[in-house]
Amino acid sequence: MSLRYSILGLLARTPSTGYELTQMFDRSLRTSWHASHSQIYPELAKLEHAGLVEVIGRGPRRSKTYGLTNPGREELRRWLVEAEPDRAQRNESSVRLFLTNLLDPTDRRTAYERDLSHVEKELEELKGVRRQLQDEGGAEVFAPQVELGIRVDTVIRDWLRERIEDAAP
Amino acid sequence: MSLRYSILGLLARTPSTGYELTQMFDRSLRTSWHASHSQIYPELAKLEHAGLVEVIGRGPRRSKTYGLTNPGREELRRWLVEAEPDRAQRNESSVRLFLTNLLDPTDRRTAYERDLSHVEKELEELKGVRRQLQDEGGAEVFAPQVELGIRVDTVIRDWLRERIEDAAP
DNA sequence: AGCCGACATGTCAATACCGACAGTTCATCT
DNA sequence: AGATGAACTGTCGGTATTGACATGTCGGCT
Repeated sequence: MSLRYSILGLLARTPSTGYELTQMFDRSLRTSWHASHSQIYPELAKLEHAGLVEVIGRGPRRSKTYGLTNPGREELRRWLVEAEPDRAQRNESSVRLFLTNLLDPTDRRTAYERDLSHVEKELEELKGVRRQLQDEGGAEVFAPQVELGIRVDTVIRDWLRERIEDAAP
Repeated sequence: MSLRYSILGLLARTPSTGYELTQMFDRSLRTSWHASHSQIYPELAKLEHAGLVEVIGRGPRRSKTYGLTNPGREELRRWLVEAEPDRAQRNESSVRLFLTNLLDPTDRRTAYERDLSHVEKELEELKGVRRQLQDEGGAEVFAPQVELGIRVDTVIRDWLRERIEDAAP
């Protein structure tokens, strides 16, 4: 169900085309939920059929801009407030972090270092986003979420550094 | 592919039955990857067919204990070290955290408080696990992973508390 | 005019995943 | 002896997800 509500959530913020939604999934939502355009377009069609979204404009290249309908807005609210959250996770990186210390010390170090450089890169990107939000000065709704991402990544980065140091002679 | 390698990883630690694997997914791996028995049994059959695991013992109630074969061990190592990690996530809680501040202040507070009490509970559980590992005194392989879980949950807990305080008058 | 790359939308077959249904086996309690 | 419940393994239909294929549009560069 998360795909459906992620789309409703993004549209609640700004009406968008399928293409723009795909980009937002890649950028903002990539640490929460991944989806590609081959899922997004069919889901938009279903949502339109269900009356939760509607086409509110057409642009160049046949693009259609979707917006939330009132039932859509209510459905999103209902899900966020009333529905029982599903806490199940599916996170390959986390599986790797978990299993990596089954490896012998050399391989383990290689794996941790690869993860570390990835986290460091991601952390830089997030800090870039934060800086950008500060410069804009506007009341960006998702600023706290960016902050959370930074804190979580920092914790993971430090943990990885400890793992690597522990392995050192 | 993560299901497959999660199973190989758990079996690398201890030979287990499908039932035991199901429990381990619920306990140790629940913050990384979720899987239910209806996925695990068929996957074990596939892995056996592929020669990556084998039945190394039979117990009461028709139970079969699976262990890794050498090709299985190599395949796990290959995946952990050489395969390109897939960083995509699927985490409904995270989607909720992201979308919750689209709600009006009252609903938002309700949602954050529900999440907070869940995280606090989970944190207590993890600390219980850590205490248990310390008491055992043995060199438990996954102790650092438990520590990481505690740190990440702590960061999320504090962030939620800030959100709730910000909302207060 | 021709070409390229980003924009934009879609479909389809294969695989992954979920929840419900279903059955057997053993230990313990009454 | 019968009931109960936890241990244990499986299957199945429906939905979700992926990756590849397919098609066309528009702006800018040469």
